[in-house]
Amino acid sequence: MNQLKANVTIRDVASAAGVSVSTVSRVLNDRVDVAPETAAAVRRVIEDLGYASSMAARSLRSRTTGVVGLIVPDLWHPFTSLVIRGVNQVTAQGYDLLAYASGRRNIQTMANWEQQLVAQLNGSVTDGIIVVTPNAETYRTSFPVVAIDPHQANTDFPAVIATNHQGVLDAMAYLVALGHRRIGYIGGRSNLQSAQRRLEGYANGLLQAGIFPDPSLIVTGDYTRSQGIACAHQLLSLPEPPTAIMAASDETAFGIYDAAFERGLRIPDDLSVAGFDNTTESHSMSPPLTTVDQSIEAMGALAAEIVLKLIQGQPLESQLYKVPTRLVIRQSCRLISSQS
Amino acid sequence: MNQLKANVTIRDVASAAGVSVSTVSRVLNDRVDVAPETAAAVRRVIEDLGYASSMAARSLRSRTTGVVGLIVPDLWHPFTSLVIRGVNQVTAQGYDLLAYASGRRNIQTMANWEQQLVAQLNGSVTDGIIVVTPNAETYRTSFPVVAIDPHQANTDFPAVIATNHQGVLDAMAYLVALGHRRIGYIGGRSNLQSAQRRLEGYANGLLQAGIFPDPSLIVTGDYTRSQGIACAHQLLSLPEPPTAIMAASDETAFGIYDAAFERGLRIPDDLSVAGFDNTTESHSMSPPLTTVDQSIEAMGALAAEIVLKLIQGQPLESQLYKVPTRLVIRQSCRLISSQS
DNA sequence: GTATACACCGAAAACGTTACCGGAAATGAT
DNA sequence: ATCATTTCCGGTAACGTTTTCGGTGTATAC
Repeated sequence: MNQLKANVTIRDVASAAGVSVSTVSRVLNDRVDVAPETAAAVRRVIEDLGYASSMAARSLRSRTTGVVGLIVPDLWHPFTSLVIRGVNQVTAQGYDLLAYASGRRNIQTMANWEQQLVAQLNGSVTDGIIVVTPNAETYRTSFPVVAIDPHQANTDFPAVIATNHQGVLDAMAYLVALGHRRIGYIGGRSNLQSAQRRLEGYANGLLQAGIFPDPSLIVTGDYTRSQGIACAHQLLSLPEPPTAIMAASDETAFGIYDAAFERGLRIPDDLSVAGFDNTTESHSMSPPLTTVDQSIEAMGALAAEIVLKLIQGQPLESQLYKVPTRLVIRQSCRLISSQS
Repeated sequence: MNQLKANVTIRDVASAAGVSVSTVSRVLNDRVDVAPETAAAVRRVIEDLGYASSMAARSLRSRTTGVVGLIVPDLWHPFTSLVIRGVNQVTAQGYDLLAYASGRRNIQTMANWEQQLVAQLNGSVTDGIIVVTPNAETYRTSFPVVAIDPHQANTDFPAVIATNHQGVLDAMAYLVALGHRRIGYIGGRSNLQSAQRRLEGYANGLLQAGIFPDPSLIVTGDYTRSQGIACAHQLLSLPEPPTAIMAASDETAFGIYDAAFERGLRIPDDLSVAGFDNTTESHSMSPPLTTVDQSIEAMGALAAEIVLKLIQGQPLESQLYKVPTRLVIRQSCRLISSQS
């Protein structure tokens, strides 16, 4: 019996149960005005036929799906995983979660592919959408959309970001307090808003310690481990190499670990390293990485709360939500003698 | 201009362009029988209005979406992430990927919630579905469905599994070759097919070495780190504790690390540990974990290939695809003197 | 000049569901 | 016994697309 027939529609259920499609629909939506025994009979038929209503048709007609969409650049990146985890904690109560990554080249290459995807899911599959790290130009929509860590600051929909500037500032204060004076920096792609803010945090951290930033100590990576290796080598090849390196992401910091290993440098004895993200891997590295926790999970959860509010038509207090960062001190930074 | 209006339908585009909806539809689907200048005009209007066709309506009518669905128990588990990664490699060429996790309690508690979800996505949102670790009872469907690591063996749709038995067998042979005789085992939930197979691999590995399994050395966890800790403590509290522990998952093995640390035991000096999964974390542990690689990524990719074949109506060679495991030897196991 | 082919386009019918309206029993009040 | 009210249910029109069919007009062939 429990068999999934090719295409069993509400009409099949209706005729099998000897009622009209309207009645079946009423049963499906738990309406009140249907006799208990009729409802039970219909439910039995539904069970027998293995019927499940077509999401497409339902949403086409009633414009509500009970699904929250998540548009991500890729589905396997650690950042994405953490966001999903946070979002899921909130949406788990009554909403389904649907993560969407486009693989289509023609979409990927468009400037505003997120807009395309939003429009695609909009109203047809989801009730609201969370976009992760959108780099789209500003556009407005009446559809519930929330951004996490947008590349540009001035989006037309609410956004959740971390206090990138303050986070790096904290880490820099810590390194300075340990006695470091020559501190290198490996940044992210400079077209990202977050990368920009972190760089400012680095520069301001130095300035607050009375150190003027040395341009040769600042290199630009792209948040990846492989670029981290290359950039670290560049810094460590300097005539006067840094005693500490601030990395704009954990992945980059891992690259620094690799480069240090290749050069026979020990962390933290010969080189101090600080990261940014507090990924799960960061605390199982050896030595465990001192890093800035931006609680991506909390950002995801917050974004989910916002989008649910939007869906339910509740007003928002703000357009920009900041999630505080937190310096997690582990064993990758060393106190150095102040013999500069 | 680039503004996303509330609800702009194909009809709006048609009237704005001065053509019929049919023509707009033709342009959208790149049909040939439309005059070039008409097509250009329509396209311009589409761009101006920021129109995007409703996925629901489209799939409702044409029953093809260009989307592959992935139904997972949760979206943040490392296993899931790896599967997604593998799937994405294949689907990236021309298909969108949509990962779906249900948060709804009423669905979660049903025995066959996967069936519900399959039916829900079926024909309305996706062209084919990959189900990860389904524990559903067997049911058949004419819709393209592929399972990864199903809990039961006899599913009615094609399945991709790892050679769980052989994998543990290899690891056991390695441990035995290192001189271990008292080898503990921490398994997974026994209602999982994979857990069952791994346990058999453990037992057979011992038997092949002429060792009769000691029931007190076999405990059952649930693949989680926390249970791993508890089970490890149980094993290590034995009057004659094992010199090595085979864990049925990497997460469990991490738990053994934790328990060993709490007891002041050093790995591998005082205790050898082997895992199963080869998660990304496993090689950044200290010491790096010797584990069985089941290349979850490859399983995901294979499942994706199968589902694409199914979608395109190609015949399948088999109903059961096995992905070989591979023992990854790192530094968590030690040669012991054979003074047993 | 008529017939035939072709290129292009519009009208209308689906797809599966829900919302709305109205009607038939059944129940209660007088 | 009649009327009003409630309870339940069926018919029908949407929702926004794609698809099928057929109908113009124009070019080509005789």
